[in-house]
Amino acid sequence: MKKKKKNENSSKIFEYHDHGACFGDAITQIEDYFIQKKLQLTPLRRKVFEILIEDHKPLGAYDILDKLGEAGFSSSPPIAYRVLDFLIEHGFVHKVQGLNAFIACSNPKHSHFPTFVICRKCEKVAEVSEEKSGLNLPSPRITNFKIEKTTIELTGICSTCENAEIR
Amino acid sequence: MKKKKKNENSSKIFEYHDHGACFGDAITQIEDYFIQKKLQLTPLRRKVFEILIEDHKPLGAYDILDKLGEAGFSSSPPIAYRVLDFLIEHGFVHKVQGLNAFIACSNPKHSHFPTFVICRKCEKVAEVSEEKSGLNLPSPRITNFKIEKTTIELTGICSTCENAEIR
DNA sequence: GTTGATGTGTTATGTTATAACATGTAATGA
DNA sequence: TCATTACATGTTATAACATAACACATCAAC
Repeated sequence: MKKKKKNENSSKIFEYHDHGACFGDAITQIEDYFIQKKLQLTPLRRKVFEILIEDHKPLGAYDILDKLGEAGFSSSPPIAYRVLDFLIEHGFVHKVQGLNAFIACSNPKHSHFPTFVICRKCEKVAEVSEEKSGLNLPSPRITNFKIEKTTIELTGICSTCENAEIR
Repeated sequence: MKKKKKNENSSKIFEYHDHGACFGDAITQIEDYFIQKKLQLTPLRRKVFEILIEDHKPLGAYDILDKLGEAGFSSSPPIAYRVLDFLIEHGFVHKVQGLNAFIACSNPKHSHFPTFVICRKCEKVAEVSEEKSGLNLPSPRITNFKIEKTTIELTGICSTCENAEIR
């Protein structure tokens, strides 16, 4: 998981974490959650989540379907979409609208209103939890409206790519 | 279809404006902008913008294509997408990602980083400029990243619909 | 009058997502 | 025990959204 680190002079939001630990934690978290909520963490659901958490970057539904196929599961579209919807509903997966892609949640315990920061060049995506993004919700100025879901995506260029860029 | 009604005691962000004036202002604004930037406000571009500003709600690309067809323009997909891209680039149209739809900008002079508030029930969409949304950008906490574009969409239920809802 | 920039037209195809219906399995309880 | 229900998955077909690639026209500039 995200280890709070002393701030360096480098790109904080894209910095690396201990992915082995992240993977294990995530599996444990989802198992616990499913038990607690009496939900079925079926082989298919588990596999979809593992696919997403494995390299921890956004994948299209059809990419996921391909990987499901390779793993011996059915790979017709509804299979993926149904499971993704289910995992999204329970906060373990987010959809990145700007990429029509899906990504494992970095911290299902906390990030109900995550912000995604997307580099248009290297296509890295960072999930920033609401406490850290400075984009706090709900806004005091939006009244008479109950926010149920947010899509907050910041697209641009990370400093690494910007330094490399000519154009 | 959805019939727009006079505002009652409801939701501030969805409140009505003088749409006749809005329409005229918008056309004037786009004309001025195009002259100033030496761009061509061709019949096709003007028509697409008029279609969008006419009822001022999000329309899918294929809805726009249908209306173009009715108006005697070509209605093959690239026609719409090209013009929409162009208008988006110049800030007169936004894409609402959550609906795969396009909407005329409420205020091209100011809203470079707009927030959209979307009622999932009545499907009304309000554009809130960054000054008013409380979601000010760029965040002081996101460093080493240059934000070029934002997608901020708040989906939920407006008070009018909530009051009417059972479930 | 050729060149290059721009705008539109057209065909074909690619990509993303859902509807509708069928099957399997396990728990519930009459 | 057997119907009922709830849930998960499988399958076919199609809908909805978007772009690639190429053709043609106009017009200003050289």
